[in-house]
Amino acid sequence: MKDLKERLRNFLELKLIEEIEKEGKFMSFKEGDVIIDYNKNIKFMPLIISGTIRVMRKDEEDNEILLYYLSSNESCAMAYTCCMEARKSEIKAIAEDNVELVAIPHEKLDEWLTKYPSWKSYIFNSFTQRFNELLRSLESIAFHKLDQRLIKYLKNKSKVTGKSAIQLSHNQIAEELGTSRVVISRLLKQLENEKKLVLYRNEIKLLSDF
Amino acid sequence: MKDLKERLRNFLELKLIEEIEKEGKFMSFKEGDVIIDYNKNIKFMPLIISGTIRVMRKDEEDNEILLYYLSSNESCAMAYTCCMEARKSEIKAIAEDNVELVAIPHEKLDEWLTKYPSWKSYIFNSFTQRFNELLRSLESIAFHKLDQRLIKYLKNKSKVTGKSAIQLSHNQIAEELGTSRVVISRLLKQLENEKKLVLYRNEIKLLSDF
DNA sequence: CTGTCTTAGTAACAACAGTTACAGATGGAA
DNA sequence: TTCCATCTGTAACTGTTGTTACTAAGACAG
Repeated sequence: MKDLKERLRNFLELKLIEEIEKEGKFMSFKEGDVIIDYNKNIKFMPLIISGTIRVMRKDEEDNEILLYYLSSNESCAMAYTCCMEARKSEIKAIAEDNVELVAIPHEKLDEWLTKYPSWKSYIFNSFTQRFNELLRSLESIAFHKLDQRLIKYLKNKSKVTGKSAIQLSHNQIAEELGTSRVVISRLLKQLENEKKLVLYRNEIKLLSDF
Repeated sequence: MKDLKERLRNFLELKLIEEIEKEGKFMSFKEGDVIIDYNKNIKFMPLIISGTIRVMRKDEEDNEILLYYLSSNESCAMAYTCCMEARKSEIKAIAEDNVELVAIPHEKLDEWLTKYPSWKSYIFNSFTQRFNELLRSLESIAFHKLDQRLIKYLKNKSKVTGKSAIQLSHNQIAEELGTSRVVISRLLKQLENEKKLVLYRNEIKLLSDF
């Protein structure tokens, strides 16, 4: 917790950090836990201390797609707008690994906005970041072919975990990219033939010239 | 201008409206005018009085795509985050028809946020709206086939113009949907065969069971 | 009227992604 | 060990989209 305080100190004022400690609720989740689910009321905004959260979106026909990831110091702009308006969640947030976060109650969100300039800029930065992530997702889906998206996905996975070996089944990948297992298997095999990676059961090892 | 004042009165406080009149710069654009272009510095946020603005996005390979439309009383959240950070524009805004707007200088944006609660909620509502539009675009592209997207596009066009006859060439439609003319022609012809519309030169007339 | 530009229709083809079906591999539980 | 669930590989096929190429109809200036 000491560590957290120091880290927040980089972009939030001291008084605000004290308030966060006082008002915020510390929560922790295990890998795979559902932090926010569809159609639930959102009563807090998460400020992530450690770990990674995957944010997904589902449409009317239950097609699900990956929106973006959130990690340390980030927070979910979508959650913000939702809980300011007391709306039901249109997104689902899942813990990618073990996640610690501070849940900020929604009454405070608004109050702090006028009270603390650093909170205001933090929130606006979050918005901007999320906008950009969404735009990037949009571009990715609109313009890039599936193989490019897959490569990008694997690169990102490897970056956030810090490992070149990715522990995922083809099925899991397919679900996140919104396609089917067979398609992913096909593309992965192709990449293996190009010597960019090696396939094992439940594991993909990225090679140097990936 | 009197009309504007009354309309803003619905969701902004009086003092703020007076400030907007004092500080904002009234601007008008003709159909096709570029209001904001890529890589330009954004020095103001537009608050739209009348008309419709089309917001586009281009990626590295010059693929362009329609993000959303803005109309009366709306404003561009993207512009907001851009000019708060004095960044270059990553979007392009084009006047769909004759557009009148009030340009709010970026120094005021931040100031009003703490000063006027109604401004704060207005801005946050804008963000939420834009988020939702983006998510809808994303869904549309990710999950819906081109024919569905085309139908949606035509419906929307007809709604904002208030006419069942749409004055556009196949080429223009293709560009906005990020595809090629031939493809649009093919789909339109298909829809014509299904008696959903009638095709003319530079015009598409939607029929009753569209 | 002639030439030219824009717009639209159409055919043929290639590329890509999604689907179905099946077979074999792996690993854990009983 | 056997059984079973999960994971992976592969083939064959389909539908959608994008591309190229060509034709023809309107619009309009000179």
